[in-house]
Amino acid sequence: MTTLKYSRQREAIKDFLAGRKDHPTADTVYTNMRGQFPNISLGTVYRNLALLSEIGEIAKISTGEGAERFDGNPVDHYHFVCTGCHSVSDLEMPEIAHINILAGQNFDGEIKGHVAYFYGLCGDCARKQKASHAKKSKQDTIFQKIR
Amino acid sequence: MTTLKYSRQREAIKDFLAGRKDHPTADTVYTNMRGQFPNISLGTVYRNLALLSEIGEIAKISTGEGAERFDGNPVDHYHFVCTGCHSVSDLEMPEIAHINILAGQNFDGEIKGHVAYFYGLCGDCARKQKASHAKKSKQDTIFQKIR
DNA sequence: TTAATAACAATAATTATTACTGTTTTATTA
DNA sequence: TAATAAAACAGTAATAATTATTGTTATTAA
Repeated sequence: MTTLKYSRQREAIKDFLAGRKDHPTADTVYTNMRGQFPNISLGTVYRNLALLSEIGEIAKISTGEGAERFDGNPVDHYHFVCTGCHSVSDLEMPEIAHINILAGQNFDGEIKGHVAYFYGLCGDCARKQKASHAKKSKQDTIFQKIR
Repeated sequence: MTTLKYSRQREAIKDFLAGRKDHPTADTVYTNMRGQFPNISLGTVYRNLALLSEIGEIAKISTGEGAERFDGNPVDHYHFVCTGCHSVSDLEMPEIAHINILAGQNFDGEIKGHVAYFYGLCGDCARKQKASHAKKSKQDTIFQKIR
């Protein structure tokens, strides 16, 4: 059993995340922290991100591609991952907690919750793809991918 | 544009995964493959796992804890991750594709799909916890966690 | 059967993350 | 307010997972 002591670095990391809408990686947090704390260590960033998410003051986001990301908003909500630019954004959508019940229907253990990531193209990437579609459609039929 | 050539190693990896109900990591696949191919390289395993999941013959599972896992069954379905023993198992549950619609309601881009991981305690871990609950409940009240 | 190249084994390199060590900060108490 | 204990730190080393490189072998098409 251990006690938590205040640290300026930890507070700064929490504040930094609270002020961001994207969902930065540990490395991005580190780079930005160096403005306020030129000597901050990457290990300090990792340690505090782990600690803050353990105590539920931030949330860890594992998209399955690239490094872990962190969200200053610890309240449960869903995320969208763009397969084009790899950005991660929040989704405003109704709770779908009922899917835990569905999941538990034919299951032996105890379902306590779920995480879900929606994927597709973000607004910007969707528009870019449409714009370039006309040009490329001919090429696509000639050089079709085999795999 | 590149063409796919047959390889015994790739077939063996695919067959191995098809015969498993758990969802092995690259390293587990590697260890098992060495029975058939004593000189197989870990790089070969990684390359073929990536290739097979790109062409949709297997599925990659990113639980967010530990290494990537692979599923010989590429048909969309949901997974359960036990927070006790970290095992990953399949869930038999109805499709919940409608949540893509919900997710797209207030969203600018195009939602193409989702992945979801349910978590909690598997049957074995749930029973173990119940069994040890009586003994530990007193201790828990004395040594309560602060963080 | 040869020629082109995908796939291989072996290994080096990279990326993301965690652990260690000696020093500094914070919080408690004399 | 000064002394003490321990959490947190910076700096750095180490680890785990994965990807890239290189020279060789296997597969496929001509």
